[in-house]
Amino acid sequence: MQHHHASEALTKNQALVMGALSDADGPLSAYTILDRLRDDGLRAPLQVYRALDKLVEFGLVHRLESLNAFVACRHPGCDGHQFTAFMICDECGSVIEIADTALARRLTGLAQDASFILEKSTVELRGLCAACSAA
Amino acid sequence: MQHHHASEALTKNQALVMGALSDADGPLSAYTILDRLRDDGLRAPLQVYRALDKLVEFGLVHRLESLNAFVACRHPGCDGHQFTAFMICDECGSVIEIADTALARRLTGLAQDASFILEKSTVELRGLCAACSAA
DNA sequence: GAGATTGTGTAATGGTATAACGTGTGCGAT
DNA sequence: ATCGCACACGTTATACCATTACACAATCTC
Repeated sequence: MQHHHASEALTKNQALVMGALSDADGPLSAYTILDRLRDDGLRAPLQVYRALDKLVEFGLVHRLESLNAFVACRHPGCDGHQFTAFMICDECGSVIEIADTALARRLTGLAQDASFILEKSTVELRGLCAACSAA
Repeated sequence: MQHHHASEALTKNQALVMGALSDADGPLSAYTILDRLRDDGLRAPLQVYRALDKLVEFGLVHRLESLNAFVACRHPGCDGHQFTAFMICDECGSVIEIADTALARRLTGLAQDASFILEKSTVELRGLCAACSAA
């Protein structure tokens, strides 16, 4: 790493993993990412997981808990990154990323009511996307 | 099974798993449940997973996606079971189960706006519970 | 330039979940 | 009554997800 605050400057492995996720049009598991990057020199799961940890920390990637998979953030740099919600189509696997202020307020409100210090929220809606439910 | 519609009548394995979860005061992983039920005759993960699938289907148990673990529902029989939210303390592991109408409305509203057919929602808030944040 | 920090590479392991068999039992329809 | 179906059960093997532990290199700090 050359810089202190230039978190945009990714290391080699981070850039590779970010590239794989950006190229994909849906979520990828860590092992799928690994498979796609074997030709680029990645050999072990840990190399992928370490890169993913950092990318999530940077706000460039989201982890989808209900899929054990990862997606590139659709609007990186956005605030409210920690309150992002997802709609995941069980039919086609597409993922829609949502940043909703009212939802975020309700979640923080619920936490406050319970004197709960909220660090991170996971909101994942499963069902059928518009395209698949029309078909 | 003796009855058709008596979904309250659990099979042997289902009752064992339900008992283990009820006895615990927090979430348990499937493998932890298995360990606790070895003396009762359970030998393989699949026996536990099959029982868990049914218990979740019956609305007696919730799966916590961000923990890969399961908890007994605190208010079984409640409606809105599919919109339950959870606050999970990263310090002590305690889980608070929340049924909030406003939250449920917001989630269904978001889904409708996107023409998304909502089947199930996962809402898990991570942070520090009141007791742990006070300490 | 010694020490702290961070990224990297590799091997081994641990934890989570399902596939693919086959068996047994209760129950309704013929 | 018995055949067929649906469903729970049992076992083995395997697939999939994630981390621990150790060693090395580059960089930043003082």
